[in-house]
Amino acid sequence: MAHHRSDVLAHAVALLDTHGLAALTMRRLGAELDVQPSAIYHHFASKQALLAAVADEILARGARPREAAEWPDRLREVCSELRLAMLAVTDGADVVATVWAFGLGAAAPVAELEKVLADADVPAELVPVASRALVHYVFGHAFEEQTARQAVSLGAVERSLESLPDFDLGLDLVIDGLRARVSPRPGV
Amino acid sequence: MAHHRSDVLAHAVALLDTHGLAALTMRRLGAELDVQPSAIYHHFASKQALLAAVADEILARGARPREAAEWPDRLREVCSELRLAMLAVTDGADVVATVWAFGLGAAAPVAELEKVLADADVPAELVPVASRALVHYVFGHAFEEQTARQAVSLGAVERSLESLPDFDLGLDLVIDGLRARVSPRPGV
DNA sequence: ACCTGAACACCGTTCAAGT
DNA sequence: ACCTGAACACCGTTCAAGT
Repeated sequence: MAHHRSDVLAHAVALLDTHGLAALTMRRLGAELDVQPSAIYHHFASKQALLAAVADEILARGARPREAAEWPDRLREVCSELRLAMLAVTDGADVVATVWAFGLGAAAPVAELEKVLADADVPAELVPVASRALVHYVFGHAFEEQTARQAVSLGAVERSLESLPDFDLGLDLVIDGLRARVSPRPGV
Repeated sequence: MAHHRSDVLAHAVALLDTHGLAALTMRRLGAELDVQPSAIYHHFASKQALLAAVADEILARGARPREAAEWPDRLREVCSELRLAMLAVTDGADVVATVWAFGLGAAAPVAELEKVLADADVPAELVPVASRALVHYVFGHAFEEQTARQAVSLGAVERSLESLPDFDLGLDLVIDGLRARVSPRPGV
């Protein structure tokens, strides 16, 4: 009785983490809060809005300090934080990527990537393309990794967790493509 | 009366294209075929299996000839075909990306990318990473582009279709990253 | 081989009404 | 401000039984 928006959100993230996205249901969340499903609509306009808040909460929980000075390392920091934040919660990559795709949230990391790219000498017309290429890579890789891990932990698949493609390897691929467009010659 | 699997699949793709993924429902598809929803389970084990078949059909319809001789252009061909195939059907990118994420289908384009990469002199340990980076980029970009286009055509948003990031620009970013690992010096 | 009919166990969302 | 109760309009899936 007398829940706040933050209570509902915290319970939603907990429900997601313990039972997965399929269990994150308005009705089940209501039951978890000892409340009718319709009561949740007093705090969130729709399930999509709830999921957007959950995604932002996942990203906020994964916040880590920025230390690098050079832009390639800063890109690596932001992408790594994004990846680890999503992996830290069951189905986190699914939720964040879905919310982002629908344009409802998860905008903070993309904005940060764009800022790092703009601070470097990346040509202005390349900034949105590059930040999206990075984000799509991180989302896609994290989603696949998380799906594979969870399939293994469920015993559905016994093999091939070792053969997951290395995250940093692919990231460097994109970063090197960028580097070529920032300083064609080293030391300039 | 007496539908074949291919009839059901064709109707499913038609339903998807005309009314979108949300309308692609076992019950609605049954109505379209003048059949009970349960009848569909005689042709497809589950909705996931149906969606996997739909995804493969979308990709098969988008098949185009291969003409390029150099590997970077071959990569561009495969990625472009993949993108256009998904964009050709309403919510096509959503369906293909989802099916791929669940490991149920859409494996053909990735296999083809890996083959092109292996035929080039890309180091073996980079092939899976690179093909995934490419695929994630194509899926992410196509999904965003399609979502934006459909939002515009629905009148939900009036602006900013022009500001979509250019597909080839981002693709070249990844390809250039690859090129640096294949031939460090031009002409070798 | 292909389908019906009926049921099971769910969904998101709305809305008048209560405290 | 926060919630109830009840309804509306749906879902995917199973399964015995029919032709």
